Amino acid sequence: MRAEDEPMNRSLHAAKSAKQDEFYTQYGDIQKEAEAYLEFDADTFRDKIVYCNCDDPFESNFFKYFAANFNKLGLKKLITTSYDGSPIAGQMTLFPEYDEGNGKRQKPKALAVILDHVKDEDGDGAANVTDVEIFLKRNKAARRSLKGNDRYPGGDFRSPECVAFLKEADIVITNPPFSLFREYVVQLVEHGKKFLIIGSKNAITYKEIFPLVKENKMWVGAGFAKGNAYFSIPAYRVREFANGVYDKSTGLVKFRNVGWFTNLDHGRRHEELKCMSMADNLKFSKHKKIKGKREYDRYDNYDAIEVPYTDAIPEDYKGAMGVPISFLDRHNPEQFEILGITDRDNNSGLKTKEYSDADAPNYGDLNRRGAIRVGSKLVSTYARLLIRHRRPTKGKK
DNA sequence: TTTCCACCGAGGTGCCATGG
DNA sequence: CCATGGCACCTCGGTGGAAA
Repeated sequence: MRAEDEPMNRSLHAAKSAKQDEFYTQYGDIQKEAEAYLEFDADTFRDKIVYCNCDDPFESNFFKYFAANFNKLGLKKLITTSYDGSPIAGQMTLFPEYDEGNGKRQKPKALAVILDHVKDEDGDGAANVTDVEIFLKRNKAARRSLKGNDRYPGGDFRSPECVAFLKEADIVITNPPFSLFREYVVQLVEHGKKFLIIGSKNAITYKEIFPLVKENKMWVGAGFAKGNAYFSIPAYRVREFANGVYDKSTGLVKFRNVGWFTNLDHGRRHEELKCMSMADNLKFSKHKKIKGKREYDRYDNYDAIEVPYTDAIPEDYKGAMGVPISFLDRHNPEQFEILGITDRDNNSGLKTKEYSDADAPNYGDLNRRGAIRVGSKLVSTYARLLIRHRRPTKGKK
């Protein structure tokens, strides 16, 4: 392969095949997300059994956050399960049986850690993480090794032991392996659980995931700051990343289009999204793709207009509009209805035609997505959500 | 006041693995 | 063999502060 032919997504495929799904969520990101729900409902976690699986309690900030805030949140129980055998690299000393006493630690076995209370163990007047540490040292019953079965190793979310924990839980909170995201969500939905998990924003387009979003059974959370997510990786996992993705000084890997998915309610999804009128958009839009045009593009194969930026959504259009999937970051279900997606999903009733090779050589791509006529050519857009105002202000069309 | 440039926000893909 | 699914990333345009 010539250098200039090097596909831009080389590293993407490399990551896919390597299946290195080991990225640790930062404490501050977990805290910030949890607080978005508490702000909306201070009792979001009260009397609840919170289960953090697919996790590593030796490193996990999920465990640290919910253990440290156990009483403040009013938790009933905190369960954490870990996979078998990742080397210990961090500073946690909560599990003394793995501490060899000389600063080195043994390789841990898959483990469940169960906390049903956090109280002042050392008599210093406060109940905090130090007390959790003491409690775990004193109570071996709070830790249970996980054996798995013939099919799944100990700690795997599909193993019988972990499914039993899942059944007991009220809310599942974690950063699951992205490569198993579909399967993971299907399991949560099957068991009817509340959840708060991290995933790729592209998951919105997955055929298992999109129907949940459309039916308002799952939505995006409060999100990471500035649309970027930074996860840490253990030193032994450091590898080649694209330029600017990995920061050696902080040990953080930067991702775009990663977000929280949840079925817990929060305030932002009840905020009105400010829209402009169709005329204003055309007049003032800062967006090159729209500026200078007399009208919004209309898809050649969907009964909808193309709105390439969330900012450019008109308030006075009554029909279906195609918007980027990042629209969900600002979606208010009382304001908008999600009708479908232009990604091989043909259930919206808005698709008006199927192309054949007689129409264009790239008819497969055109049929997959919304197509726009540019001069004599048909061009496909990226996956668009097809939405409609529940109460358009004027109602043209 | 104009130019520059570093940073940041957010919309976007061609290709390969898979399975009927 | 060909139709289909989906990718823990990339690229580029916009912006705002610094420099001149």
